[in-house]
Amino acid sequence: MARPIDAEKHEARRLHIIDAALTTFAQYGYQGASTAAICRQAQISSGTFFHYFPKKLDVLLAILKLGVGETEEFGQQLQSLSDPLEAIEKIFNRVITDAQDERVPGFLQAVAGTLTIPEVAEVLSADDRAQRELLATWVRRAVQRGQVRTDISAERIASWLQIFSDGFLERAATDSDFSAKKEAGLLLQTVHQFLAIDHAPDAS
Amino acid sequence: MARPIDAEKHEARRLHIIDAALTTFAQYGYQGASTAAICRQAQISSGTFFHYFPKKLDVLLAILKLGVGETEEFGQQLQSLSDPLEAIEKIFNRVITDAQDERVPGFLQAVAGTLTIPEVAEVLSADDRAQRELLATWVRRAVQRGQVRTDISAERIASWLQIFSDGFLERAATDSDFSAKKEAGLLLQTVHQFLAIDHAPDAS
Amino acid sequence: MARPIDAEKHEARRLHIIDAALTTFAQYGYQGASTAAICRQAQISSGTFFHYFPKKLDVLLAILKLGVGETEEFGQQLQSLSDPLEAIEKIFNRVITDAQDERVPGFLQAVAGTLTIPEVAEVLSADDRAQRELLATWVRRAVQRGQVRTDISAERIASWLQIFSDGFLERAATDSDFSAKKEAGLLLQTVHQFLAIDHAPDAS
Amino acid sequence: MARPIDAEKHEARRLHIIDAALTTFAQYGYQGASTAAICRQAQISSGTFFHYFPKKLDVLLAILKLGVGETEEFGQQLQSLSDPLEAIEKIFNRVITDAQDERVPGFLQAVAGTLTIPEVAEVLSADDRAQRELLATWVRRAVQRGQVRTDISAERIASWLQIFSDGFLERAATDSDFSAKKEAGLLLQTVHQFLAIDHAPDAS
DNA sequence: CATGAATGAGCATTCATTCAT
DNA sequence: TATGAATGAATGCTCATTCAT
Repeated sequence: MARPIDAEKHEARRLHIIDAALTTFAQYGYQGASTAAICRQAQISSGTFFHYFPKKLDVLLAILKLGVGETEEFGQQLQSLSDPLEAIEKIFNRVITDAQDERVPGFLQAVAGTLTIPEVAEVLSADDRAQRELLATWVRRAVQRGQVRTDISAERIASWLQIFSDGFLERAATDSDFSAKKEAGLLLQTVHQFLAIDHAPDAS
Repeated sequence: MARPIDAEKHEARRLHIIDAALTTFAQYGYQGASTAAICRQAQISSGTFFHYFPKKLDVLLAILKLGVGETEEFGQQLQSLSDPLEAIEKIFNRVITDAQDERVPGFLQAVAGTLTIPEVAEVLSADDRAQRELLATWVRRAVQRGQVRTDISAERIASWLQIFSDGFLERAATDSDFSAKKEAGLLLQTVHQFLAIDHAPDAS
Repeated sequence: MARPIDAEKHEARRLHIIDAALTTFAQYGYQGASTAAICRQAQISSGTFFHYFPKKLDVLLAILKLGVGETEEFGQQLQSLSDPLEAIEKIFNRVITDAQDERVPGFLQAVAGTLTIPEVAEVLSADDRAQRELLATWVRRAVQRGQVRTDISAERIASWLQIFSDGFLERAATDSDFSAKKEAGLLLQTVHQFLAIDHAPDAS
Repeated sequence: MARPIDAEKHEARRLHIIDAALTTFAQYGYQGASTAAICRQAQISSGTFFHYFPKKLDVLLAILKLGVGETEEFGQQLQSLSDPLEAIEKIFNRVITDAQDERVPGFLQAVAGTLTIPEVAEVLSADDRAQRELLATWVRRAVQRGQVRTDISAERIASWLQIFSDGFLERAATDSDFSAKKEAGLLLQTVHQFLAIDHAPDAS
């Protein structure tokens, strides 16, 4: 049976459209990107587009879910590590890599404009929670090992690590003079310092 | 002629529309907010709307410029201060206040979706630069007084302070469990720590 | 205030669009008539069309409701009559007039194709019921006067009168050789005969 | 070669699709029934559908022609009868049976919406003429036997018999309270009365 | 012969913007 | 100056039909 090949073809084309959509969204924003523009980018007809994604929103959700999947997979890969601080550093290295990618910042901004759509908000908040939980898991392990501060909860720490990564990504997207590569070291250093044990006990 | 009064009326109505637009943008995003919805919110006719703002984009730009103006004014007010660290703290207190405002997060996300529009990008990057310059100015003064680290340039420090404030605002917008009020102290503490003099000299 | 004039203008234009839609539906059927074709017929822009009728279906419903209203009004006018048989004859004279109208048959066929739309089905079945009730009312009065048969209920008689009128209209629509004018007399005669008292008592 | 078997298979499948189409048209109307819906109903692929019927319209025409064929065959069967009135009664019994069938009313309405299509109009008017001619033939024979009225021509009588049958079918389709079974007797009675000899000679 | 992915013309509908009153 | 009816370009989406496998 040639079914496996067909299914592969289908998936390949699906990913091709997703890729074109990602590019187009990054360039024009979600609403600003017409389905016609995506089709042009993907070199397909409108019929084909809607054959794969019945609604325009569906491509956006597919992209987001792909991201969620990647994050999950990445989280799995980390499980083999023994040193919590190493895991956290790997997580931030991933942030640094993303910040250097051409399309990521543009896409993130495009997505920001769609948070009023319930389905998008749902997926993104789930993703946000998952990322925080991933961080919190490793922070908790680090706490057990006495590697990090204990004056605030692991969950709060995770939240703050998100502040650093989000802020870093946003800066990379906003300020063309900001070099994610050059600032990478300072990001890791800031994270380490935030995690460090010797914090004054008066942080409310 | 009662011109002064007319001008006042005109300005008042203009601000009224801007306010309605801000609310509507925060709720539906820029593209998602139809001019009709803004008119409804402002209780005016479409004719009136376009009398004050020939293009829909013009209201958005007006809002942004208003923000720029406020930032400038705020910067002026700080000039009377003598302690640079106090000025920086005041700047972050403003961030904390913004983060607690209902409409700010929604509007910021709405704006993020419009960065592909050149005019918006221009205004926002100008604003971004102005804010960074404001921070850099006070950091430089703090440097002169020997109050802050000198291993990295004042400009880089300013950039990083923006990372903290942007990340903080974004977290407040994204995570409904995140309390800007409760985390305020930690923000100031993190800023102080980042500014502190005793940093390892190996930050590239 | 020029308001009354405005309202009049509005209503006039509304009717103008309804008229154009009726013509277009009669010619191409409901689904076959594009909104563009209706706009062309009405000499208006698509924007104007949707300003008056948010959905294409709304014009169709408006036409149908207009018909219902006319039927009601017609029923009111009959109330002044004293002779039930005269009223019934007037009702059938109206059928005969409709059957001779150019657009009625075409529109009726167009409508037939839309009965799968719940809203249309609802309006039409309400209209059908109203017409039957109108007939039944007069038949009942005729029964009280001993003018018509009593072997079957007034309601059944009304149903059968509808069979005659529907069949007559359909024939006029279907067969171009059928002259509603020439057959008018035979319709009234058939109706009278159906109503006549001397019917065999074995009609189940 | 197994050609005969293949041809049979082909015809069987053709009829299977026709049946599915009839069901789907009756449910959604002609335009409302997508070819995809017909394929689903018939459990075939779109490719197969268009292999048998190059155009969607072709299935509709096939159904109609099938109906015409059945009518012709039915007409042939009647030829063996000797009593014209019996033949006419058989014709109306067929109408009564149709009126009780689930799908007939729905399909008739579906068809009504397609009369603007020339090819459909042609087939249907041919069918209509054939049915009238069938009736007229038997009426003429009845006239020769002195069984029916002669004040109006056999052709006019046939037309009126169509009015009764069409009206009856339409009522069955329109009014869910109308029982074709219960009203069957009254239909035959009405027909007989219409055919009866003792009509006033003034019917123009 | 059977399949279903691909196509693209066509359609209903939205919405920023204009302009007569 | 304020209004809101009118405009029409632009868009998301449907669906009959084709054709390579």
